[in-house]
Amino acid sequence: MADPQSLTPRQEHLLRLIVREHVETAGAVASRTLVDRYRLDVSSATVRNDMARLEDLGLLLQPHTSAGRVPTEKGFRYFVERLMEEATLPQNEQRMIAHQFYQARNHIEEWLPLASTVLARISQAAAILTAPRTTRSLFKHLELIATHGRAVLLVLVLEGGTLEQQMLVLSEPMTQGALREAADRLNQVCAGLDADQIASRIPELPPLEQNICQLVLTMMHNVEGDTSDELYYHGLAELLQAPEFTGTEEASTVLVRVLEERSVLQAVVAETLTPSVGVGSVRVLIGGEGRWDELRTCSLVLARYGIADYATGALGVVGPIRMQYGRAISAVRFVAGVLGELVYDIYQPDAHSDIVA
Amino acid sequence: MADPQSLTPRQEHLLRLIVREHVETAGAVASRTLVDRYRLDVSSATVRNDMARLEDLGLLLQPHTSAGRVPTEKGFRYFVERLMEEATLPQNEQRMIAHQFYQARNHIEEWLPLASTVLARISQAAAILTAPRTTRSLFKHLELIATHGRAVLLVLVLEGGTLEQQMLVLSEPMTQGALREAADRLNQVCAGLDADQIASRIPELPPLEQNICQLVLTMMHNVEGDTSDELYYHGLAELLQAPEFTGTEEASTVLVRVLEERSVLQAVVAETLTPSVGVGSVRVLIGGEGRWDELRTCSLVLARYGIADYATGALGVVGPIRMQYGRAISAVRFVAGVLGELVYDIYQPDAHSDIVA
DNA sequence: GTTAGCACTCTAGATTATCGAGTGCTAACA
DNA sequence: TGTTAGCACTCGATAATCTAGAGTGCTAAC
Repeated sequence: MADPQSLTPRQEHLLRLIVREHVETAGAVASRTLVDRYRLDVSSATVRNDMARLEDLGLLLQPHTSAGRVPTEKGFRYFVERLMEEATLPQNEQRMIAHQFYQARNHIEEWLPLASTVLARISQAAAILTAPRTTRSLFKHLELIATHGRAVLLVLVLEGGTLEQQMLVLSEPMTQGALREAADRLNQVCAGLDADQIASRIPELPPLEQNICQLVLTMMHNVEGDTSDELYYHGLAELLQAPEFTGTEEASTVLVRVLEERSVLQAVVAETLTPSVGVGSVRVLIGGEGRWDELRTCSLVLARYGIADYATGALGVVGPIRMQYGRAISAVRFVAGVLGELVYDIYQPDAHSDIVA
Repeated sequence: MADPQSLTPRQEHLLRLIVREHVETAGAVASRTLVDRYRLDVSSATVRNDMARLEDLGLLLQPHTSAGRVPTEKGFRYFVERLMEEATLPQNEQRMIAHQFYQARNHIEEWLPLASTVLARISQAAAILTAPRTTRSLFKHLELIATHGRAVLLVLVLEGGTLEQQMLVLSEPMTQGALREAADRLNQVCAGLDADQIASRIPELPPLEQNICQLVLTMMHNVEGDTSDELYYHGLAELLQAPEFTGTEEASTVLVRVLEERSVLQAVVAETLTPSVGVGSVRVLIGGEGRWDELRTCSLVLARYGIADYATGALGVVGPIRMQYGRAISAVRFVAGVLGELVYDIYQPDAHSDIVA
């Protein structure tokens, strides 16, 4: 990063304006344009001198001789870290969003779609989210529900409310009553234990319960291992409208691939989900930062949400490098906050919520 | 549709070849090319005469004077209905797919992703699927599971194994035991009933159960109403590689929008889900057929799967009009069959399946 | 340190020229 | 009547050329 001392206040201001202008127009910014548009009281020649300086520092670049300047990734980084005014969403927008989430508070399955819609709309980019996950899974409760014939639905509730379900097929039919007895035995033995502890108790159990327990163990391990399969995104169509993705076909293909195949995003998100990233802080990844080549053409704004050590997920937006970072960051922060509260309410329902229906 | 009598065998054969060639090359097909490539024992002039005839009938068209011919939608339709050799998948491919599904047979949540991967790969297009849905929902069983504090998970099992779940928050905490008693009462009252019947029994119930019942009713109605929110797709990235979507930016944008917004697909799929479309039959929709403008640039191959009147879903592929219909149809038919068997097994598990784990 | 003036560079877009693929037509032929 | 060789003609794609203007860097003056 460029030594901040080396930038005069005017240079910083120019960088700010160039970023703003570039974000708006998607094109290179000319010295003349800046002077005219922002009524600067210096001449374009002066601006050009400063621009040359900013280019020396690697904050700007010229696409070609005799074109205006475009911020580099380093320039964007500088902007995000030092120059950006931290916008918060307008009050009425906040209220509206909060209200939408309030209405969906008892419909867990709608949280992610709603959050994605909101994020995509506000940030004008694509939204990505993962469902909240517990970091360590403790057995809480298990239900066995006869669905049809020998098919039985196993519902596993983990401490913290994570829910897993799986179908199993018995070798011969059992009544719901018999299933309940088996479930009760398992619940008694396993309540509050983690996977390892349950494994050590398996020998004590009758054969049927042993089999089921084995299944439960794999489910618990899956929960701990996976942040992967739950990646959810929305807003690709809007994102592809951006000029940087309409020009070369390649850019858009890369983007679609990234969003569809998910592996790269999963890796980035997994990083965001490590405890070292505090819940509440927002992470900005600009142009892949040299580490994610596929993300070269885009930027991510990511945050964790939920309750640290209990249930956290990641959420964020994917946009062109030329993203409205201010909006994106405030959107991500706000939605992370709202979602976090919802998750919190499930853990610690407090007095103001009331019965559904 | 053109009167089949009006086509000579050679003209039909030429149409077949033109479709085949066009599907392969994505370009206009020249008379000369056909003669050379397929060693026809007529001259290119003769072929041109026939082509002119096929064009008169609306089966071919020239993108511009002095270009080769391209099949029209009508041409593709003719091809699909009369000329296409009904390919079945190679044995070993069938076995491989069946094996994959066999391994996933007890992991319901993997059925759709697996099916979509398989479909996309074989047909080299994007896959779309809906989860199996019951057409009429009968209450089977309900469980209330305390997850944390006053939060309770309601799991509703419908006749046929459809599963719905929802979180509800009580006004004050209840023990798992008390919840079970409430659930038992409801199970006794509601077992086997449909939504209307349950509604008529509500007055008999204590207040808490009334509230829960109300919730159950909306869930049942949702199940009946919705084929919508479960639309699942995969393979967009591959599809966008096709030359017809790389040329103009507009085509690809339309496609992405169709796949992302889903409303159009939902409408088409809903049509496929009406009982008039038999389970097992495959429907081919070419270029929107004039009714779906957004689908102008693509074709769909769709089928229902599952058990008629019990639980059926739709599945299919979306590709360019220039699609390998043979592959696509056989892939859709085969996967629909395999998925159907899985659904069937849940309903009527037979002797050969054994216990999981 | 700032600025006016100016020569210079490079791109985007328009214009034109050229090539060749592929057709339709005609006239001859079986 | 159906088939074929021959040929003129059309039209799109590609390349080559030109032009306008946007924007810079430099220099010299303030």
